[in-house]
Amino acid sequence: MADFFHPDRLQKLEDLKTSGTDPYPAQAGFAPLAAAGDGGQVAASNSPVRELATDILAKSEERQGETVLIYGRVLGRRGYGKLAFLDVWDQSGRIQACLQKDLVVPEEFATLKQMNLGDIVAVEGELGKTKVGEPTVFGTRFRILTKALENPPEKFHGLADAELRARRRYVDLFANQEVRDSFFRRSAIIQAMREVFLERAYTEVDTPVLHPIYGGANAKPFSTHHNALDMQLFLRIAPELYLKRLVVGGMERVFEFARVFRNEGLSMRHNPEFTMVEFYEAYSDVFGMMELTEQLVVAGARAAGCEQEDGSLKTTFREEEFNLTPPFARVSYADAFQEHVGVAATDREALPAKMKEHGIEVADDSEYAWWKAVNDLFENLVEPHLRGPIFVHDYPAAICPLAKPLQDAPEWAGRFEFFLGGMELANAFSELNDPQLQLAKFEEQVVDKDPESPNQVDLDYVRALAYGLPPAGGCGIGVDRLIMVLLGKDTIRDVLLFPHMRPEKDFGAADGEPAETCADGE
RNA sequence: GGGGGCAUAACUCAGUUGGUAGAGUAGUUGGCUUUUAACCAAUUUGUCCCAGGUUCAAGUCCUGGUGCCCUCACCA
Repeated sequence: MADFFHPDRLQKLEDLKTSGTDPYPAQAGFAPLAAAGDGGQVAASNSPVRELATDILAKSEERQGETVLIYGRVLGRRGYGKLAFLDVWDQSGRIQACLQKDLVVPEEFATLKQMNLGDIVAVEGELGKTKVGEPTVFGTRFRILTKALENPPEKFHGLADAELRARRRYVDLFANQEVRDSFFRRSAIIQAMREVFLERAYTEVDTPVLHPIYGGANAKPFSTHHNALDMQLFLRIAPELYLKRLVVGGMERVFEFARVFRNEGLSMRHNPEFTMVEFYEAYSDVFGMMELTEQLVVAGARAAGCEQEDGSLKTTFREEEFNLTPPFARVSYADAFQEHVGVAATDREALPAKMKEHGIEVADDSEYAWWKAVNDLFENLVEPHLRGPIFVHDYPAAICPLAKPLQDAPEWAGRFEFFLGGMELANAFSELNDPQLQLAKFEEQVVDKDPESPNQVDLDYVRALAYGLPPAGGCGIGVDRLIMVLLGKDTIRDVLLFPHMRPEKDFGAADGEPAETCADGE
């Protein structure tokens, strides 16, 4: 690792030090110039405040001649010996700086020689225009704020390798403004959704990530161990059961942007940790959740910039255009099933033939197994047609252990799934609040020994229901997938800052050496 | 887990029927006071993913491995 850093850059670092310049100064600004013989003194109070590139450019016409201060990373340089143009990039974008030998403080101009592309600099100077009319900061002060020891990517093609882009996201972010923008938009989408909740008097909460019993979804969990209590714990696969406990407690409207963890494969739409927003509202139901989900998607779409000139909301995802202008379509599970399978979902005479046709087997003679097979048909034959945005409502009760059966048709339960872009984006229930029925359903799940089913009955949750959960609607939205569609990103990796990857050799965690050496400590 | 593809300089990529490693960018040196993928001249940099094998000779062919991408399966 001796040659880890680039020797050329190390040399310049040394040159800076020997010339008395700190390559990593603690403060970013410019110190006032010492009173020199020629009287070029600048008082600290006259020093301008740092501004973002795009803010300066937005008003560059009116502000000609003003002194401005910019900070940023130099990603382009065109030098002329006694003159250099720099492309200075900050969070907002690019602005050009021009350093002329006869304008810049001489010892500061000299440090330009120690600057490489990728270094982070400060330029203070007068805002003006070049001969071709580009707004430019004509520097009088110049300072390297951080000496970079790694080369930035090739300036025209940038960082193209998908693996490197994800592994070194920090490079991807500064080298590619589009990438940076899409993550700012991700944040804006989430903020817009949060505001929808807050306007409706929802409370944002945080519930445990470490669960002694995993539940609220069907998925394989990550397992860990708590030393002091000597107990097994699981990273949550869903926050659902804790959020509903809060509703029992009288927090009638709660939401959580919850990182959840599922120990399953990776794909273009799966990451082992991802973000769900779950929300619960007392005295609402699955149709109330439908309305709110629609509002959330619309708010997210606006924040993502999907709004067209005619006021409609559109996005293009995987080369397919989706119209997100409300209201979204709604169809019942039974109707959709009938339409695309050609047989009623309740037709126990005709369905076995259909199942056989598609290689679907009923695992055993339980109700759950039967309806699971029916639902496999639905997934294979119906879901591909659900381009969305569309709500499918009223699901078979047997496959919905947390949803309340319909009063006049108990084979069906108050549940919807929301489809968009060929993906399941949301799942909502009229929450099951009958403690006895809930207990029975939990016990069935535990008996079936499915590794994805809860490991044991969450009796405390049943007890919470026994205290009384008001009628309520609840919903979970896959935030990352929604953002994929809204931003038109094909893979979940493009909307996750640090998607899961195998550790890089020599860089990642324990390369064959287990870090399990701190059992007593910490 | 199955199938297909890719892996060459810090970055983007060439590399012929197997013949001893290339370009552009970045870096270095010099020139240049209005460029913007600046330009001109010179110049440095390689575990050709790893380990075997075939061969007089392997970046190239073969086998195995690793990583990544695509795709299918899995993922209510």
